[in-house]
Amino acid sequence: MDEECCDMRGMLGFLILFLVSKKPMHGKEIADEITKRKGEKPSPGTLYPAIKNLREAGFLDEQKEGKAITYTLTPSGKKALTVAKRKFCKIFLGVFP
Amino acid sequence: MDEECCDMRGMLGFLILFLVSKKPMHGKEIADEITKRKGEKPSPGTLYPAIKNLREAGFLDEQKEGKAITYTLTPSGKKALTVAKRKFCKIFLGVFP
DNA sequence: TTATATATATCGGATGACCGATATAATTAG
DNA sequence: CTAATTATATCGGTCATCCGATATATATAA
Repeated sequence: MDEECCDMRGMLGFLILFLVSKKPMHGKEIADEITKRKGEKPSPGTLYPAIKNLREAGFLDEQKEGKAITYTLTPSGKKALTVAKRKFCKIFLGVFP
Repeated sequence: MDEECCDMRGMLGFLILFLVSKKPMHGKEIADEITKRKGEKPSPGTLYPAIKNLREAGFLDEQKEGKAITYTLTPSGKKALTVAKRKFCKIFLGVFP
C-alpha cells in the first residue's frame, strides 16, 4: 500500500506457473519476466522459495543445465494451472478490457 | 497451495476497490460478492481490516446507514484503482482469454 | 592458475492475506 | 419488552509474499 496505489501482492505461484507454461525457464529468466511485467525485480528470497514450493507440490520439473536449472510444468502442474486460470478469471472478471 | 491448485492469495485490496467502483457497497455486500467470485467466503478477520486499511489510505469514503456502512471510492481511490488496473493488466497479460 | 561474474539458495525479519473465535452494535422477530 | 438475527469490528495466530543480506555453486575472464 503506497500513496498512489493499493498493495498488489500475491498470486506469485500462479504467475510462475503461467510463465513456465509458455516456455521452459530457469530461475533467472522467471525473475526477468516478472521484472518486465511488474516493473520491479523480485528478490531471490521471494522467488526461489516460491519455485521450491511449486516443485515440492509436484507442479514443476527441474532439469539442471550447467549451473542453471530449467523448469517445466509437470502434467499435474498443467492441471493446476488450468484450474487456477479458471479461478483467476472468475475472481477478476471485468477487470480486463 | 492445495493438491489441485496453487495458492491464489492476494490482491484483496485491489479487488475491494474494483468491486466498490462498480457500485457503493457495505461490508457484507463486498463479502457476498467476493464469495460469489471465489466460491469461498472471506472471514471478517480478513475483510474488515482490509476495508479499514483502504479507508485509512484515503481510498474509501464511508456513509453509515443504520447499522450498515456503505463505502464509495474517493477521488484518490478512483485514481489508485486506475493505476492498479493498469498494473494488474500488465502483470497478468495473456491470462485472460 | 586465480579472480570475477552470474545463477541458485537460504536466512531472519516485515507485511498483508487469511483464519476462526469473540465482541460490539443495530435491527428484527417473538 | 426480551431474544434472536444480522452487520461490523477486533483478536491472536498461521502462512505466503516480500525484502535485503549472505552463502554456495558454476561459468567465464584475466
